[in-house]
Amino acid sequence: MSKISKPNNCISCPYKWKYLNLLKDDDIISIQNSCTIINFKKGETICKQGTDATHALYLAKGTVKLYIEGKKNLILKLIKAGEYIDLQTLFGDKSYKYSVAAMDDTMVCMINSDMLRSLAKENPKYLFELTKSISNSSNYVYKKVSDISRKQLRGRLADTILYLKNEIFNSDEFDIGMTRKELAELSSMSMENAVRILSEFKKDEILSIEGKKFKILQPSILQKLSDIG
Amino acid sequence: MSKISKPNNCISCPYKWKYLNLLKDDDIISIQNSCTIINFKKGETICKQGTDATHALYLAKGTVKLYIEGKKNLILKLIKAGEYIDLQTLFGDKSYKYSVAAMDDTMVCMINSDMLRSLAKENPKYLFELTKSISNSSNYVYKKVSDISRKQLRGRLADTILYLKNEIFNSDEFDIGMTRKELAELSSMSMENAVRILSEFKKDEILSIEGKKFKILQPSILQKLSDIG
DNA sequence: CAATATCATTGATATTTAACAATAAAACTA
DNA sequence: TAGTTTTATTGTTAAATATCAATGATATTG
Repeated sequence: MSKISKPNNCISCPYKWKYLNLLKDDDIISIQNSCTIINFKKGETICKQGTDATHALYLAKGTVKLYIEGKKNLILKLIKAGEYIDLQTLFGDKSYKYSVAAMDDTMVCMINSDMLRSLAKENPKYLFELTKSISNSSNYVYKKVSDISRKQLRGRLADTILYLKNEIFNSDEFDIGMTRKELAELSSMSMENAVRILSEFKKDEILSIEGKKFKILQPSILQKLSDIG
Repeated sequence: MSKISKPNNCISCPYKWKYLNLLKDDDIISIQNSCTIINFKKGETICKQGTDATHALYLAKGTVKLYIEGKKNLILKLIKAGEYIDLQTLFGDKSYKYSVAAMDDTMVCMINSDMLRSLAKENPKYLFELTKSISNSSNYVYKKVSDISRKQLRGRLADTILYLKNEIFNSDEFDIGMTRKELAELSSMSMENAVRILSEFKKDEILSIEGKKFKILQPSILQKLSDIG
């Protein structure tokens, strides 16, 4: 199960948010005192769609998936360490519009929402960075909805592989760290179709696949598939 | 063509944003001096996907559609008077991720981005409201992407009709003010299928349709269709 | 007001995608 | 390590959806 603890020193924490020091030291201490650190193991749920947010979630270590639940799940994005998992629930409607689960062992700092909001109100520079972050994450979803609604299977799977390459692993070679089902949920398609298209990509030597180890052999073709849709 | 003018008095303007007065009068005057008012006619483009934003766009009068262009367009939402059309481009990446066009005769206030950003930085209460607005509009898109990826034709069209009822016209009876093609683009489907399903709804007496005049006869069935997906 | 263009409607057909099914491979567990 | 469950793969079939085509209705324009 998830392990709970308290932070020692946020100011000198190596995992702190890069804009944390826009706050005064006193304010950082307030955050530290209100903060609870929770360690999650792979697969554990960090927050649940439909419930109300009482804390802001900062991802200090690990990677999580943010997904919308239903008959079939849709993974909207992966979030890497160093970012707030969810900010629009802090400033907008309080109920989570999605669930979040750990993709590997993660460390999450939970900060009381009311406290963080009032700190933000008094520290416009900090708030400004939070707002930039929400804006860019919003832009990402706009792109996602457009891709999903317009592209078909091949284009969508190419999108996902390029996303892993460019945004998550920053490399042409990586262990996807997820099942085929999750890869499909990230591409909004059935698992069988994801597997089938992966086989095609392999046969066409666009990709080399060894279980969960992917190596992109022809990124330009993937890009073209993504562009064509 | 679009008609350009300057504002007389933002402070007493009946169309002003409801949180404008969180700014000091001096700041409002700064906005007023930098502001250009543009009147658009139905169909005219207000901003174009791919270009860089130099101004924040406030919709004082009229209704606009925000849509992503491609081989087929996807209308993400309609925006009514009294809201900023676009805020994430003010705080996030500067390039428009979508186009915006007038659905009827509209009045748009264009405010220099740099100026508004620096005002926001010095007026946390104002910035806070902008952030709330971005957050909620982001939440809307999360719902949209989930609906589009999961529901099928009937569910999606029911969504759209309920959206018009609840969010746009606040009535069971309204003139949709758009073509069947736009209705389809708002529901992410082909125009023919939108028409076909409308005919079904009419036959099943869920809806009464007279050209562009819709009357919802059985909202509960629409809701059920939306829920089933 | 006739001519023209746009929009709406319906049917037929083709394409895309998911669901189902059977088996193989891999990972986990006692 | 044998047994069990989960995950991956491929083929087959069914369902969902888009496209094409033909026609009628409505709006627009000179």
